[in-house]
Amino acid sequence: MTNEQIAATFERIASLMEIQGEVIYKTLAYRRAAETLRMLGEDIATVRAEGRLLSLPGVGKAIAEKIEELLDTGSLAFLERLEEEVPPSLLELLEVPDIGPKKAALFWKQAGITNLVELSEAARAGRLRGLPGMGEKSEARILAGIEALGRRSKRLSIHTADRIARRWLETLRATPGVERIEAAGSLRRRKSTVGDLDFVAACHEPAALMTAFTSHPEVERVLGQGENKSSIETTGGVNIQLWVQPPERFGTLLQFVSGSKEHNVRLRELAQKQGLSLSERAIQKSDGSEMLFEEEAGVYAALGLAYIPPELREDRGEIQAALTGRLPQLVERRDIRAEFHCHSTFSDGSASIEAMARAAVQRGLKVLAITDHSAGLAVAGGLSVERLAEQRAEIKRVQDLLGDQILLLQGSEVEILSDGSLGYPDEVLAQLDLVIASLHFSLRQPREVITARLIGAMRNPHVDIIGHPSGRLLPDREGADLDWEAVLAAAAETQTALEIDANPSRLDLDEVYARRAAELGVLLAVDTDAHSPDHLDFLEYGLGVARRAWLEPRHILNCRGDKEILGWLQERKG
DNA sequence: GCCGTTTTCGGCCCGACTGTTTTCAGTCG
Repeated sequence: MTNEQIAATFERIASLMEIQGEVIYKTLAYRRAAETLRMLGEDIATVRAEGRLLSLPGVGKAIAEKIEELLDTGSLAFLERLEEEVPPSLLELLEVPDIGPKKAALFWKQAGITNLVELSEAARAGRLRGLPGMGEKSEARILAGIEALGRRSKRLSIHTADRIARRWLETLRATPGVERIEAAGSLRRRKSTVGDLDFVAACHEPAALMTAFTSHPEVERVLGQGENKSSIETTGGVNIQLWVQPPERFGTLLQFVSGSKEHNVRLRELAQKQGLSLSERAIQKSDGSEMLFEEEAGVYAALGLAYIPPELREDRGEIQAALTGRLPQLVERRDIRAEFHCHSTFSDGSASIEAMARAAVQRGLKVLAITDHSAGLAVAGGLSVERLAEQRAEIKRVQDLLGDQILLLQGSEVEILSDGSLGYPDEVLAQLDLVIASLHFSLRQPREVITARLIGAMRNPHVDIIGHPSGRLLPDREGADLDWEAVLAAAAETQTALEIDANPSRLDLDEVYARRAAELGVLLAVDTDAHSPDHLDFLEYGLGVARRAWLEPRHILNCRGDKEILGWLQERKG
């Protein structure tokens, strides 16, 4: 079983136990372990084989034994018993807003409802309103919630979420009394995909802002409206929540709504140990007096912590690091001096080499590699060897035009063909300044085959970077089923850089493997894979992944100067 | 079920909002 499968099993156990009415802390323990598995970056089977299970956060004796049983047998007697006691189809009910474990248990035990269809029928027939704690409004709310499931958008790409947020914030910012308003939540933490949007505002007249929010023309329905917090569903099926506090409490509010939930729980535990109580309104001392924070940084400082950038707030060790002064010096936009992956009209890009180069200069880049597709990818206009020569001439022309404003490299995004060979023969690759090797098709090959295909490319001495290593497409298409440990080990051994493709529909490597790669001494390249000048601005999303992976400039090839980069490439050519 | 610069046992974040309640439970983030 994979890490993800075991994590999903633990989530399932947690939810079933909750419905069963088990103490909440047991279920939390299973969820914590699931999160640990998802963020691991190495194969859980390896961790087990090396006897390190108990060293994982949130894994104790009971959960370690269950991991072992799952690895050994592929099943779990404990879960099978649980599923005999609690019908697993009840988990469907938890998808409905306003239905949690208590309601699910109520519907099951007192109305015999075990799945979503039965729930829907019961609500329509008015059979829910008689149950304890239920009334007509609750029944209607649940019916509306079931209908909303069909409308609900999938997780949004960060780019889409950004655009929606910007549009809304612009409107809301114009409301009288609004001093500050911005996006928080997972969008601010720069997660690769975003579920709901969360906005926070500093405002003296919250009522006016709340009205502006809930009466916005794009509102499909209002899910809740209070003094400090409202939430709506948009016509596009996206849920947005708006939180409001007066300006003097904006710091704690922004901190709280930025999350993650797990980070906040740790932070509040830390506050408690110091005799303080942290909430979205203030830090309260034991004598009842409040400390207010207009700025978020003050909250961390008051708890004795260095400022933790939002991208790190996932309860992955950042609070301990902040306590001991060991937070990473995260890579920033201004550290990036090179772009190694872009396309021009020579293949499937929409702009000329000159236009791309000028756009790169505008953005302050000092090195740009033009990496059009190679032969072997006909759909993307892959270049023949003859066209490659024409392209070299054009790159030289533009280089002469731009002089020392930028260093242009002739590269290629070379296809790794299904049999593992590359789109150009070695003598052609040898003439290029830089070679990215990428997978675009036959991604569903069995693990051993596709892993060998990728590692084979790394072993070619001309290949410098592996482009978008997994081939995933967000939000839906999963990447290749790679043996990541073998891939990362090969990258470390051959000193091949792995790309973090910044295109918001890729973001590949993901943050988990990017962090693991850096730990193993693998060099990362943050590239936009731009097919037009404005795509160069996707860089911010790639940096989001890099920062969430705790990367510093020293981990990233693009942070080096032109001479260093040329030196690195030269060295590789031997 | 996990965990320990107050603990190997006794803790485990905090508040807003809703709907059902006459003071609170459930859900959510």
